[in-house]
Amino acid sequence: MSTARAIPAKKRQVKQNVERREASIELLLGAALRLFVSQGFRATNLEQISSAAGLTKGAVYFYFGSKESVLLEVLKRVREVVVDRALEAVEAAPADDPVQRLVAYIHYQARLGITHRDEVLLLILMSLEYKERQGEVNDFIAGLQRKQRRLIEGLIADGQKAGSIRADVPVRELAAIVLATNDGTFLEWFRRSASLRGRELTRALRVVLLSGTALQPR
Amino acid sequence: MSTARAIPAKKRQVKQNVERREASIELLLGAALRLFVSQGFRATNLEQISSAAGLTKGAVYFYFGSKESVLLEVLKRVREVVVDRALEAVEAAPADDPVQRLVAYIHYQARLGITHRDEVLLLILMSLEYKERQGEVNDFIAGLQRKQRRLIEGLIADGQKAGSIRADVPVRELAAIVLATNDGTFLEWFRRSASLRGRELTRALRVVLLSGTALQPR
Amino acid sequence: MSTARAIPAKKRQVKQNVERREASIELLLGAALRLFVSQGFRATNLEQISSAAGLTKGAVYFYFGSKESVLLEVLKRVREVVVDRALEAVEAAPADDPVQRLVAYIHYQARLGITHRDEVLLLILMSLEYKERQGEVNDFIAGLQRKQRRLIEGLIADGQKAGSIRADVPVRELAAIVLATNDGTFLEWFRRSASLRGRELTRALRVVLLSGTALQPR
Amino acid sequence: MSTARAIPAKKRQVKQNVERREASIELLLGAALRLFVSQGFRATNLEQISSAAGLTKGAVYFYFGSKESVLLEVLKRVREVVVDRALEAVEAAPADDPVQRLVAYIHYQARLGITHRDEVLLLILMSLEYKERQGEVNDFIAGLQRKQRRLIEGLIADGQKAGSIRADVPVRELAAIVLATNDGTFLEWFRRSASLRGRELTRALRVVLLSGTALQPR
DNA sequence: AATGAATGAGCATTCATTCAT
DNA sequence: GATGAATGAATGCTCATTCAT
Repeated sequence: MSTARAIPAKKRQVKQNVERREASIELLLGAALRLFVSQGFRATNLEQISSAAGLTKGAVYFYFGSKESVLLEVLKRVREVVVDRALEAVEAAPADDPVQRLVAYIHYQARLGITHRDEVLLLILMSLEYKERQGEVNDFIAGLQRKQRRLIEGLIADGQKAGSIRADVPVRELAAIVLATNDGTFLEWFRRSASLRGRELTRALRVVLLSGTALQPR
Repeated sequence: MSTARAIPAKKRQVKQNVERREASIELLLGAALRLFVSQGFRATNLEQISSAAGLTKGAVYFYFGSKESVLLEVLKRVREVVVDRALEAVEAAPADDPVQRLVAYIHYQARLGITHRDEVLLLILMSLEYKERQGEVNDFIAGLQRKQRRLIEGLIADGQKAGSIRADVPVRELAAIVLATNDGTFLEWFRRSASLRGRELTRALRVVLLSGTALQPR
Repeated sequence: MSTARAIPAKKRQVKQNVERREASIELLLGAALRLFVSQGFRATNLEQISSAAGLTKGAVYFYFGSKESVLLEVLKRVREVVVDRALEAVEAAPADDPVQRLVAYIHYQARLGITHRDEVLLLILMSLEYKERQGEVNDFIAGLQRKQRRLIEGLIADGQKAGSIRADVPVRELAAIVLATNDGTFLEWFRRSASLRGRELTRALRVVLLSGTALQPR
Repeated sequence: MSTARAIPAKKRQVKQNVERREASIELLLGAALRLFVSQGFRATNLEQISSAAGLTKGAVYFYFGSKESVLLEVLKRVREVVVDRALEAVEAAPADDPVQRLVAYIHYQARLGITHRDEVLLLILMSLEYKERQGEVNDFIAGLQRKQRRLIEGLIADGQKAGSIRADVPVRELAAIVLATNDGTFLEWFRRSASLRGRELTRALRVVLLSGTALQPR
């Protein structure tokens, strides 16, 4: 207690509490992510989430206050990985080559599908399950999708101006097809995970999208 | 039906009952289709379905026996329109021109999206919501999707052999992308119905898919 | 079925349903009244109410839709007995003799305390338990109390004008004392039912109130 | 305590702890009193109490051990002010004039209603909310009320013997009316605090009670 | 002296399902 | 052909209480 090596009791406790807190939150959010993706939000109950994390329902309420807040919290982490970093990946590509940037986006998504499958899927699935209901979750998802949409629409508009992306289709709809193809491919993979090879699938996706949008296919 | 002469009271009664029966079933299935699409299966309760049809919950049990059977019955009607007729549409195109046949498929889907939006969406949405859960519904959906998949895979294999569809991507994955793009586009349209123009969107879909798959884009 | 004596099956069923419905509602509201009075609203759960009525929780929801609605429904019946009929009792007394009318009111309340103890108490107790919370229940209770207050204030104002009720105390506060004494007496009786004799108590109440308010005590 | 000279560090610490302890207890009991009165015991949770005192739920358990003990502790303070001092106030009046003593009681209560509104109300409200439930709290409240009752019954019996208080009503019931009127008036004031003037109300109470009980009204 | 994490029992409410008529 | 009454299991949420620190 009086030695310099020892951490004062209070400090140690605080440290332990912080760690414990973070560990519990991590476990709960991880379990929630997995369960929401595989069963859907409504079909997942708090008992499943908490027991998968080795805790009880009460713990979920201690940390999050409601089932919906759990989803919101999971979605916040998803945003970081799925939306924010995708933007960074695009920014890293040459600013004057829209097709390169589109390729960067598609690449990032493909990699993400392998490293963060559940995160990508959650966003897509919740945007469908939460459609009609309004509230914070819906707003949050809508915000994310707007961001994604703007990114792609910007790329395509630039490419059309530069003459490297087909201009016989309006920006908005072309962007919608790109996003839809991405999401659709993830869902297809999700629905029949066993029978599709990830590597081949993402290659097919890339090839089709580029041939379908860029003027000189690569 | 066409005679003006009297039908015996009993017969008339029976006839009326049959008609009434069919009308009630029609109303219930129609309401169920609409509600399942807009809210999801779990989020829709029997009270909503039956009251939307001007009946009571009991009637649903009288006709269908369970909530899941209602879904199954709706799906059976959906199959007819979405899968069986798509096959016919493809058959109507020249057997020796796979690209033509693919175009026929894409066209049919696009038209369907406008005339039978809910039917198309139901199939996609239920395939996601009912994943994981097994049983009759899941089997039925899996069957439908297998049929669709085989149709497209057949077309693509033929086209690759004939040299009119790109062969640098395996059949299975290329077909998956085609289906995924289709479904993804419907979902995207569903999510943001207001901001996308159906006509432009389906044109964009067709153009991208053809440029992305066929060797000589049309 | 074809005889005139027999009630057609449908009619009979309807009749039976109506009876069954009314009987169940009666049982549930009766149980609720008793329990709310003896334990309070919050401290009473739906399991207690429904099982006291020989039914299950679900039945409560079938008929009322929420716990609060049960209370509201009970209160509506209470209003009839405690407020509406009290008004009638007062109206039955000579219009030109306010003291007589006040006596009629006090008498009616005293009788009510014996024949409808729980109804009287419910109103008083809920007005306390529901105080801070706002909503339909609170509004309803406030409405009842306003009606009671106006009745007594009217009597007293008339009496003061006629010179038969003391005028050295403002109407509003004198009326408040009359009502408060009434309610307070019921509560006192409720708290220590064993040790007070109803007959003597109500006599004491009448005597004190009259001597305390009227100029020439009777 | 009164010396300006240094207190040893340890002692000072102890002193500070004692003060802090007492301050925390004071804050908690004060918050509890306010909340129990305005919302009721059941409707108040420990989170509300502790956070209103700037502490956490754990602190409540540290000091009191249970929610019920908090109430008990609050009630003990209430007894002092509401019962013990009322007795002293009565004792201060001439022993040979029961009406004077009754007046002293009523006066004390009226003053109390203004200076210690919540304390007075708590006792009344808890005696209603805790009815039926048995245990320490109930016993404690019953004891307090017995004491009050005996005080008033004694006064009235003396007055009846001395001929200054009406004898046409039995002691027990007359005392009950006096107490009931007192409590009822507080509750009425509590229910509609906005619309009653405290000064006028207590005057009305005094006047009515005296005219209603004493033989020669003052 | 007090906190933060966590529990577990209790509760209002929802909803698919049953059944007599 | 269809209804209305009623059930029972499931579920999100609240909250008093425990405990290590």
